[in-house]
Amino acid sequence: MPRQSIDKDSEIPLDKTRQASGFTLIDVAKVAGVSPITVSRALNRPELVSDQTLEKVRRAVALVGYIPNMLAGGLASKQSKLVAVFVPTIAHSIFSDMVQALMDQLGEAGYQSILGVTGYSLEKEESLLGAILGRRPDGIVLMGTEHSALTRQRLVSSGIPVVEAWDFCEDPIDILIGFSHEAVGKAVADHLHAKGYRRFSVVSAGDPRGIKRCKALVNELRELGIMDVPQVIFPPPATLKEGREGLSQLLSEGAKPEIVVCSSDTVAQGVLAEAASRGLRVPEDIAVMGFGDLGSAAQVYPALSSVRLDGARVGGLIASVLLERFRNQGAHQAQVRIDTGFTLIDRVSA
Amino acid sequence: MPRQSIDKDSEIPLDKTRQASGFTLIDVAKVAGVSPITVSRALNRPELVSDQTLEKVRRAVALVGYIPNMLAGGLASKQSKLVAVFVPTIAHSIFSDMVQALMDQLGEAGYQSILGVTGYSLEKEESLLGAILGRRPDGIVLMGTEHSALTRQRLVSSGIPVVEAWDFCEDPIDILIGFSHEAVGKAVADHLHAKGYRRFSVVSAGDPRGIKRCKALVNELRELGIMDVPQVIFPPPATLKEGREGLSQLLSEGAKPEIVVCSSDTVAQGVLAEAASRGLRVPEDIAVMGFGDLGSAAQVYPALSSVRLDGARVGGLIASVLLERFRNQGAHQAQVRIDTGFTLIDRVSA
DNA sequence: CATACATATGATTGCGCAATCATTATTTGC
DNA sequence: GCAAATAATGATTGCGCAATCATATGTATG
Repeated sequence: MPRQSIDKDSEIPLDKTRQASGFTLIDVAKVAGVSPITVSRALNRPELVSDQTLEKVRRAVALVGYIPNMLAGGLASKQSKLVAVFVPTIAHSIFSDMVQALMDQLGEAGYQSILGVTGYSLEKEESLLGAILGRRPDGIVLMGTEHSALTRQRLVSSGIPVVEAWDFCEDPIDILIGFSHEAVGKAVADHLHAKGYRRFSVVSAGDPRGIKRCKALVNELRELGIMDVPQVIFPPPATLKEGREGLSQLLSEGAKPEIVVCSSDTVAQGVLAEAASRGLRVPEDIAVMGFGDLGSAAQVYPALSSVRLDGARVGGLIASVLLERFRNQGAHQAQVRIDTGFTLIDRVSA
Repeated sequence: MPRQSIDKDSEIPLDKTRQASGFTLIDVAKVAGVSPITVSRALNRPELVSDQTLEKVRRAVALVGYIPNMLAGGLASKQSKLVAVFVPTIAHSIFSDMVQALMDQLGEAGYQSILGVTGYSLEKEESLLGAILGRRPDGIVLMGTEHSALTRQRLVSSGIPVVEAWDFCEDPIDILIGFSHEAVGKAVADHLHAKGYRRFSVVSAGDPRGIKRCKALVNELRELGIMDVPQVIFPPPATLKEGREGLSQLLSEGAKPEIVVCSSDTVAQGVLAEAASRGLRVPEDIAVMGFGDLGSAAQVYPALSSVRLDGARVGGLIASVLLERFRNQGAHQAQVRIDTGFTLIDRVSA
């Protein structure tokens, strides 16, 4: 049995008891005196609508305070305008610049980001992915190239554009935008060796990428004839505390490093703090090398030598590539692998 | 009973060419040999379904790799399971602990968060809100109590539960969970005065809450007979650089502070760095007071005195209150205003 | 043993929008 | 001046799911 026609009452109740979510395309259409689909077009593809109609619709939208329901729109169009971004952590993070730039650029194009914090755990990443796939994101951005088998399988079979960022490898799932951590380790070893350092130590987080850099550093030093490199590896996340304790542990174990290479600027700042507390001069008594070139690296005392990664640029690249994909949906998709590189930054600390 | 139904219906192509998003409730229902609505119930309200049926459905879901479409579910149920969270910044942020805890707890309850970064701009907040309201979030969390007129109006008329966090005021939009920045300013003044400090200076970000604390501090000092408090106020966001430059500026303008009160631990660390670079001893030559008690405060050298806010607790509270609201949708909603307080932390620097 | 009552499942409908195709004005070409 | 092309708008349908109501079993109660 058909219900009483709502349309009979062609008056749209414009009272304030109606909530923002209460108005639909149909309400706007009635106010504007056009069909619902014309309103839809006026909002989504204005170039197909005459200026006159556009103006009528605009006024009606403003009048009722219409806010399109993206759940309905997404269901109908199969485009959620949502990008899922997974990061290991958001606190004091080397990723913040990248995420910021990524979100900004996606936002300008009408896409919103949904953030998943994995805590450096592949299991967490997997469960977050399960939860987020239900939103049918148009794109997915992950940090690193290590994922659980199920994560990889789901990502591949989802058919959604996937970006693996902040690392480099030979068999990416889809799009790859990052840099080689092995190359960083090697370059740091060569650079510091060339500056004359011979007694190295390492304080590093035990995340996959930190370990890659550490191993590459140690390997390269071995090539250069340096066999003994004391290391402190701790479970992520990295904070100042790990840096302080790392240096303490190194010294208490009898290491006499000329230089401590750290897995991040944050760790390096901890090492600086511990050195200061022991009255050690930097770099005279002990030199320190960071990684990431956070904004703070140049501002701490003494200024921290580091490796610059330009997260903002990487984030912008990711956004560009994704948006490009979204634009040419059906078209043949070229393989994208971008090495974003890195730059050694010489300051005072090493 | 044998599970004949799975074999008898061969209309479902179970090949791997189907994408994860390709299967629907109906497909699962056919495989399980039940009606679609029973599958829906088995997934959303399992207590209403017999164990036997539950098992059939569970197996069918696993078999086809079904992932519910939350766009469709949200449209039908008018529940997006989405919470919008607006923060001024995500970099090196005093808010990270809170956001982390908030997202974690919401996530456990099946809610996801969509993050908006406002850059301390009310206009950005307003435009982000416009974009995000289209997703029909079930809840909205904002930092602070200052918003544009349009933002307030939209929030109120949306009928969505709104949390204003990290501040306190008399006329919140809806839920209020935070602490009084005036009280912090006053408490810091009293505390440091009691410790014997008399020549104060301030280095503060010019965000609304920083200014509140600064004004309250200066007012209280005046009560205590201290009339001259040199201040450096800079536009947010705060980084180490602002701290270093702040101290430089103070000193170059002829201020001779015994103590520098900072609007955040980050600023304070900048002041510490600048002091170190000038050979000033802390706290003997100059004392430093932070705010926020970031994890790093206790780890820098010298250890930083600060004001602890327990962001993780605040985030957890926000999540609890929101989830409670979501549970009793229709019911009468009591007014919620929680003062989360703060704790002065005495360390070495002041 | 009949009434009430709980438990388990199903049929129908509509959420708000965009895709698709159809239709009507308006212009262009020669 | 008339067919063909273009521009502008509309009608219908279905996206995938949950709310609502209806129905079919069983189980207690006096």
